[in-house]
Amino acid sequence: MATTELAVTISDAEWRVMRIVWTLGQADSRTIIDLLEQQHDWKAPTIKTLIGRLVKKGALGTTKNGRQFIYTPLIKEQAAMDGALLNELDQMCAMHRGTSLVHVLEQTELSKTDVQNLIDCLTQKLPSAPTMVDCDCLPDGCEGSCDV
Amino acid sequence: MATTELAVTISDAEWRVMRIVWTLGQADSRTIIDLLEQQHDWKAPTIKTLIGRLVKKGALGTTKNGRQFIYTPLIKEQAAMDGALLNELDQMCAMHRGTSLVHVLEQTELSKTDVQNLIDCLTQKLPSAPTMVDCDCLPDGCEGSCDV
DNA sequence: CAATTAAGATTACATTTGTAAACGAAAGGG
DNA sequence: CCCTTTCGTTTACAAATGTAATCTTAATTG
Repeated sequence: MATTELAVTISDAEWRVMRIVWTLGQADSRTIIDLLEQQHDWKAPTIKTLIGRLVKKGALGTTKNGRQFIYTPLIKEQAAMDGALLNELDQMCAMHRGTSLVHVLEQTELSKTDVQNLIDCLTQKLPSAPTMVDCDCLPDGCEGSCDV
Repeated sequence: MATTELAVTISDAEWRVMRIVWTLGQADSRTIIDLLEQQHDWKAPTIKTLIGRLVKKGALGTTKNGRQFIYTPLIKEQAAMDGALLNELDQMCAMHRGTSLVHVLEQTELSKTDVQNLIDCLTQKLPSAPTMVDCDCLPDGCEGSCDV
């Protein structure tokens, strides 16, 4: 792996904009603004600001189309999702990640295919899974007696 | 459910402090500062600020112990973890959450017990799982042709 | 062609966050 | 009892974020 991916950070509000563009594949500002004004009570200038920031961040690319722009995603939705979740998980105690994932799965609606894929993935991990994952909250490692 | 939980928001840096207190069960500022100065190159005042903010936010409670304080977690670690992950997931396209979770599980070290719990949870969900989960990125719902 | 509209750019401003210095009071050492 | 260390509090300040008004310019319309 040579490419040092700078991993664009997308804020919550910006995420809304990206979802529109990801879903449509591409969109001009009018479309983005119309759709988002429906979903939130954001004013048009707010949405313009978000679009502008996303372009500056390199999350959206632009193609001139007459007087306006067509925006396209420069980062993949799935990659952004994976990255955001892994980032979040990474900052949490390693020992408790598993339990948290159980809770997350319990509360997330998943298709049969997803569930099956998850089971397959886990079944494959099972043999090589360690007996326990240590807490990594303290410089040395804690004694597993974390108060949860 | 009557209690309207305001769901304290913990920032990344604050999360580090909470992990120390969660792991130790309780701690005075000296302990927190010593441990965090080892893990990061934060100055003591920085850590004091974070502690102060967490107390103000209601994430840490204080008990006077002579001239200093003993800090205790007022929110549960597991609940905070679950909440943070679910929040993150919630802002993403419902249709792609499953795939993302597969990726997350693949890249997360899990104990045998965790893996087994996850499999059990999923096995239980399988029968009632819908054939597909629709995209919820557009006001109406997209046509599933999202460009991932 | 003038007036209005719409698109993108510039500016604005409060809040949160990361990061830290400075300060005031209390406690302990000598 | 004074000096120093240590706590907790106050203040500081830049960057990111949420939220939006204003401005400039080009295009549309009568």
